[in-house]
Amino acid sequence: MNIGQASSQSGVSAKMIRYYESIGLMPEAGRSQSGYRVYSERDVHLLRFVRRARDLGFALEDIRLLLGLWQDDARPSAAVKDIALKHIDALTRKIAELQAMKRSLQHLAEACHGDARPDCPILDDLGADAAQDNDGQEKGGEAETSPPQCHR
Amino acid sequence: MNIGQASSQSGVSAKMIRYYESIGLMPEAGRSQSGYRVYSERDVHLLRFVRRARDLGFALEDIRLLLGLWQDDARPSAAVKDIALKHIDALTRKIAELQAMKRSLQHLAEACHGDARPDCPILDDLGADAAQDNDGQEKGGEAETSPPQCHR
DNA sequence: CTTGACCTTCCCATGATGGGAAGCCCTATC
DNA sequence: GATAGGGCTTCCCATCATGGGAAGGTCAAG
Repeated sequence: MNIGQASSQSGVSAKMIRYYESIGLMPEAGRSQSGYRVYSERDVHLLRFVRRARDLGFALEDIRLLLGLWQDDARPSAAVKDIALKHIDALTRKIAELQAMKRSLQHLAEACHGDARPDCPILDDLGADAAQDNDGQEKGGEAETSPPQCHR
Repeated sequence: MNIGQASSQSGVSAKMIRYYESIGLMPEAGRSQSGYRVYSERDVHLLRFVRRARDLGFALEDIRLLLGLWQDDARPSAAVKDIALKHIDALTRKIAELQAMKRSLQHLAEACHGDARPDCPILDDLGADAAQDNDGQEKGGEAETSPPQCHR
């Protein structure tokens, strides 16, 4: 089958299929006489594997490893689990980071009346002097914008 | 002061300060006779504003708007709040997406014994045929990898 | 034989950031 | 005054995964 078929059957865009081939994530596809890439069911299976791993947020380099393990009948499942746990860890950290942003922003947004008047706690916070006196303002609480990091 | 001072006082790298200038987010800095960029306290204040907004996850284009509003004494606070709420929404969606990944992955990882044996539910799931019979496997439950999206 | 859908390669863009090279400038020390 | 080292300048490249689009070849149906 051609790349278009492989794409619609795997859910991976043709553009990405070519890209995966170019970086060696996928084996080089066979070619028809006219130069068209030719794919087998097996290739589609591979592409679906990649697609799902991407859906789980794995980086392509991780997927490269996972593909290797997948095709290695003697792999220790510990190797796979290790990659998965590391990724879970990264996801956990990222989620916490975004939640911290969201929390801070929600506090600010709640304090902003959001009407035609110009005074706005959101801008006040962003523009606060934040000089040396990180003490006189235990009003809002929580994590204003960047509390513990003094100057990275 | 020079860019190095402005950088350490604002927490924005010199590289980024130049970049912000190049995309018009920051006004063009004045220059010394020798061509060095020269910054005032006011510039540092601006940079800190940008830094904080970045810490809250705002995109530079949002920050451009926020800066405009910040410097407009007649802004309606609703305009600011609108930007903030939209961003909170985006954060919410992103968090949900990552949490879904994490949940799926955790199910799989829990089922994987992670030892020297080769059988691994994680790889099994990634490599599952997922053909037409999305029905015979109500074992894991939840959202395996990509349940509702058939083929985007 | 033409048309339209499909394929090819190649280049460019995204968003925010860092790395590094080549070269100029400034200051402190010898 | 010369030299060293640290700071500054611009310019180019890389990241990560993806999409857009141009220019041109191919194939199948009419």
